Amino acid sequence: MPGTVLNLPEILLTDTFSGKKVPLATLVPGAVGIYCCGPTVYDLSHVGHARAALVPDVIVRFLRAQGYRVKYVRNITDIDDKIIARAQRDGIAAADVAERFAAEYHRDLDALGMLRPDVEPRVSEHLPEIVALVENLVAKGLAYVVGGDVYYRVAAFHLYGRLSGRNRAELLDGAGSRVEVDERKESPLDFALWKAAKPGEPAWDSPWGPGRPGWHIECSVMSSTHLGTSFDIHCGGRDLIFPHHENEIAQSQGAYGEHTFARYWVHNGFINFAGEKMSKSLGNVWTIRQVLDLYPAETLRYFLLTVHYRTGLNFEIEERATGVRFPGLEDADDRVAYVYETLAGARGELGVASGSDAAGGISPGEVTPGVADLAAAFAEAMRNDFNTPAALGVLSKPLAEVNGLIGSGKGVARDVRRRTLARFLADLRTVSAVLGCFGQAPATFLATRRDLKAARMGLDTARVERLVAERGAARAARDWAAADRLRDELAALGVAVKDGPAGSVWSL
RNA sequence: GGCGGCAUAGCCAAGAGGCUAAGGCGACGGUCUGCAAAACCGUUAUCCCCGGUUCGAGUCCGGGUGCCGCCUCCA
Repeated sequence: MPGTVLNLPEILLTDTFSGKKVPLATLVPGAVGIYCCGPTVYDLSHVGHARAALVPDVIVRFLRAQGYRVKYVRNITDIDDKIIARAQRDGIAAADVAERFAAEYHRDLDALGMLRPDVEPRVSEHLPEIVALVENLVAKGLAYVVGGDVYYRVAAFHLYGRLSGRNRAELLDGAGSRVEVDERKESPLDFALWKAAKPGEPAWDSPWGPGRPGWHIECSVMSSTHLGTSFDIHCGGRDLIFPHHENEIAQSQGAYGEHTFARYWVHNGFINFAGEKMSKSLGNVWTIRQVLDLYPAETLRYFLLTVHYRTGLNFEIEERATGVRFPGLEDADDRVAYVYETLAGARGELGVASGSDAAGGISPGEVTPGVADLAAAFAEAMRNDFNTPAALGVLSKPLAEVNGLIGSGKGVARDVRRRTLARFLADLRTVSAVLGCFGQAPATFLATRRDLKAARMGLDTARVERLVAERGAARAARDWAAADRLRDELAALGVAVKDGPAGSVWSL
């Protein structure tokens, strides 16, 4: 809107390129373009992929909540050596492999409550643009043709290495020591823009003969096609800094000029198992699906948000005779349940129907201090480099206050109490819009959680119900000894019983 | 070998030089309870080591030590 004064609060983010935490100044005030390196679809996605998708997801959600107009682009790499290898192994077409695992990817991310990107381009839909960019680079002397292959001439791009903090001499030093060097390349640092097809491989026509794009060129093309040759934020895993993102910069800036391409680089840290990076070669990969068979999706989501996105996240595992256990997820699960219990309590107190929150009629006036600060403190934490662990910390005080009000509310005026609960419910909706947590009907989450937990524990729910009923009878007869014995029996099964005025309920 | 990152309480984890170092888990004490559980209240750290810059450093600089990542496909 021309002429409109935009008064958006300052947002800080850590930019890998400058290595600093800097204020976000977008190309177009009030608007943000984000590109995220998506998956190569040749297998089920693992927890690391979930994190890589979650980081931009939360950034996009938050920026929108702050009033930005966001265009979110995340690609799907559907042409790749690994896809071809899988297709050959399974004896099906590469395109079918890609199609299948792209669908699986969506299924997993949808389960985790991730927003679909506004545009989800695929390499296979951008061949003409890719060929054009490669031709452009060849014309500029930044690429050369060898047989049916085209390579980027790294020596011709003087800015090479800026993102990853390397220079060409250092790189040359290391190069070749670990990998065989293709003799036909002018330099070991040169990378493929276009690869000639071998017999039986999928191929597209090009001026250099049938072949397919190299890995890096696709992101240069898809980002500029959908966001322009300059855009705001580029996301991806830390491991992509070199060479993938370095090469993207070489391609894009080589073609469009030094001050083009991504203005901010946001890289997420890894997920580790027992202190080591999760990777297929180490055989310690957990797919999203494996985890979601054991824990609610929201629990995994919450767990991933308990650590700042740039930091490594330890995913501890305890292997037991009865099965695997993830202590970190266990804690997250309890915490999410605590939030939902509180939400349920606040709703019950206000007589809010389970379908609607109906907290619409919050009158202005006093609320308890923690709840009063909730929304502002949450936004402030998020503005500081999308600090989700700090933002989650902000919830503790209000949660405790609200539970206090639900418990007795002694000493708090009735109108303050109702207003506080209503405000809390309203603010939690804002929180859930940003984090993608705490947005379900409490009963739904709690039931899902209990079922999964019972399954994990191999619990016989019918037996539990029977014991609880027996104990209820004992309590009614004031036979405390029998009641306590039954409670111990339940406790041994991992079941906790709570006695309330309305009777006993059990939980895990 | 080169480059990058990290080191905060028993454990997990925030903290872009300055009020009493967030928060969670656990532990301990208390309120509530038939006793419990849940919930609530309270207690629980001087930031790996050495040196420097500064009126002032967990936060900046230099040097150690120890982890991790990247340099090959990789979120």
